[in-house]
Amino acid sequence: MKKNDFAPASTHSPPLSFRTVRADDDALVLSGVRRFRLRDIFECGQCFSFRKMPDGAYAGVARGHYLSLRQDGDTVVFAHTDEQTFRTLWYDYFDLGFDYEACAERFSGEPTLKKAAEFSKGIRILHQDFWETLCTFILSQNNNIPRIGHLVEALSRTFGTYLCTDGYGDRFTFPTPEALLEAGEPALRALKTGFRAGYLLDAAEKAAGGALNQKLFEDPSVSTEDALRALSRIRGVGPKVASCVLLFSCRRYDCFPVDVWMKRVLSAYYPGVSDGKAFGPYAGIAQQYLFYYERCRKSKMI
DNA sequence: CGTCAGGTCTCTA
DNA sequence: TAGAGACCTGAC
Repeated sequence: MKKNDFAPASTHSPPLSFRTVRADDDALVLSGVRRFRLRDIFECGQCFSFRKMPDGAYAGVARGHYLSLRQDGDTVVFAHTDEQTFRTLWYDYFDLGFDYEACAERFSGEPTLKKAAEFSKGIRILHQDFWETLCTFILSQNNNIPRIGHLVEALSRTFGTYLCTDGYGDRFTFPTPEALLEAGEPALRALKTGFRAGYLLDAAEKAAGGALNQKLFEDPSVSTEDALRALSRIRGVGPKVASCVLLFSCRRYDCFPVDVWMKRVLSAYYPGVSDGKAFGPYAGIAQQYLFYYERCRKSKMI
């Protein structure tokens, strides 16, 4: 039996909210996991590269690696991966070093947020690939959620690299900027990306030119304001898309994407509030709690 | 069948 | 500086 031998990758606060009870070459089992629920993580709208399988597991590709996960209560099985990859990739990807318990505590003083945080308590803000997240949220504009997933998958299947095959089908990595540039606009439109094709190509040009380095956008010495401004120079990237990219791929918890759902929440519960400043340095997490709560409520999942 | 979707761009006053 | 349309496409 192993116990808590993973050093936190960042400055986030220990103690870890899980312990490993078994690790072998193919799977790794975490038990005692707190504030971690696969459904909340993957259905809250931050990620489109993992899907629920017929058997209830979630499977997908992130940063070039395949993973399938299954959860039963506070036990989570990371399958088709190994301990080394868990340490270097998944621990960071799932933000396992961040204390969501303490974060939610900060929100407990306000009734609406407290209720939303309780409902959404399994959410973790993923540390996703910058380029893929950028493309995903460019595709999200004036579009519906099922279709965004289909477009991401079509792009991967057509211009990405084959990785493996599972019960769902063949799995591919998300295409590189160069691959999209080589494909060209007609080919992107053929996949039904519509008017967003030109936006993807503008982003691809800037990325291939080296202007969209993820590390730079994550650099704490770069202000969030500057990072947002830099992203907004990409055609088709406005405040909402830029905020999503920085929150979901750059660990900028202060970013507060305001979409139609959040506008509804703000006008109903926080009249006069139009941005995340009132919610503090973890406004982005508050946003996800409120967003997910509101969307589930509307679709009668609650 | 229309309507509209986790927005952004463009054009107008 | 603000407000209206347009925009690809297909879920619903």
